[in-house]
Amino acid sequence: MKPVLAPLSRAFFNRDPRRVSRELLGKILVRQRRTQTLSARIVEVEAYLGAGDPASHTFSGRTPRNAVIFGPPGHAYVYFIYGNYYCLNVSCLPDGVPGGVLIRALEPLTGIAEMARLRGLTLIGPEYSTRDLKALTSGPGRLCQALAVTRAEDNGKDLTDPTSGLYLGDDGAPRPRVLLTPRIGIVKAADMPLRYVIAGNPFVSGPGSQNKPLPTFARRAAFR
DNA sequence: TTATAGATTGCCT
DNA sequence: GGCAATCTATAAT
Repeated sequence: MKPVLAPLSRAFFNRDPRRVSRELLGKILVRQRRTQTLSARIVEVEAYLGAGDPASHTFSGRTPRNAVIFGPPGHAYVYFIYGNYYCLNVSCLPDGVPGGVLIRALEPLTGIAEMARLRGLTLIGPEYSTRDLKALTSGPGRLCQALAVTRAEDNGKDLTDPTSGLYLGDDGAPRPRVLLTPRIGIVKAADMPLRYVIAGNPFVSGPGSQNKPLPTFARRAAFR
């Protein structure tokens, strides 16, 4: 079966996580299920650097859990958090060098009814409100539920391979305007501006106060 | 072997 | 706006 979208290349991910973060905005995450295709546009991500980033899971070295982040670029690092949720990252940089991007929010495109079912919600279609769609994929734990992403099933998957059932593609949408903010939900390095959102997009997570522009000096440091 | 903190969410007041 | 739920990788003992 031919992929609907052109997959992103290995080279795309073989770069600094900050660059990958910025360029991932607007791209499409595709989940191929038995009978249908779930897809959604990436509207919010966070960069996690290796050494030098205390908030990164790789900060204190390689462990069995974070091995994927140390591996080759373009692979899925899925971890379990707070006893309830999974979070999905993409590995960046060459084999042996840590660094990745956490996918934090999506805009649902296709397979919306199935996403709702996976989230345990009932949506009344065929027209969906922005509010309903937000409840599906606005947040790293939510989007993993909506796309049935689990550690057992998806950790280590090659996200440049359309036949893997989970991959990242480009639909040719124009590059969006990008907003930078501090990352969400962390204690260490809480002020580093490494969260990237599509400016003004209604599907990003968090209250509006977390989605305001940073001063230019902070942006210079974060844009690579 | 035991303790602890956590890249979250949803329900409560 | 506050906080409990719930599990596990990793650190500490």
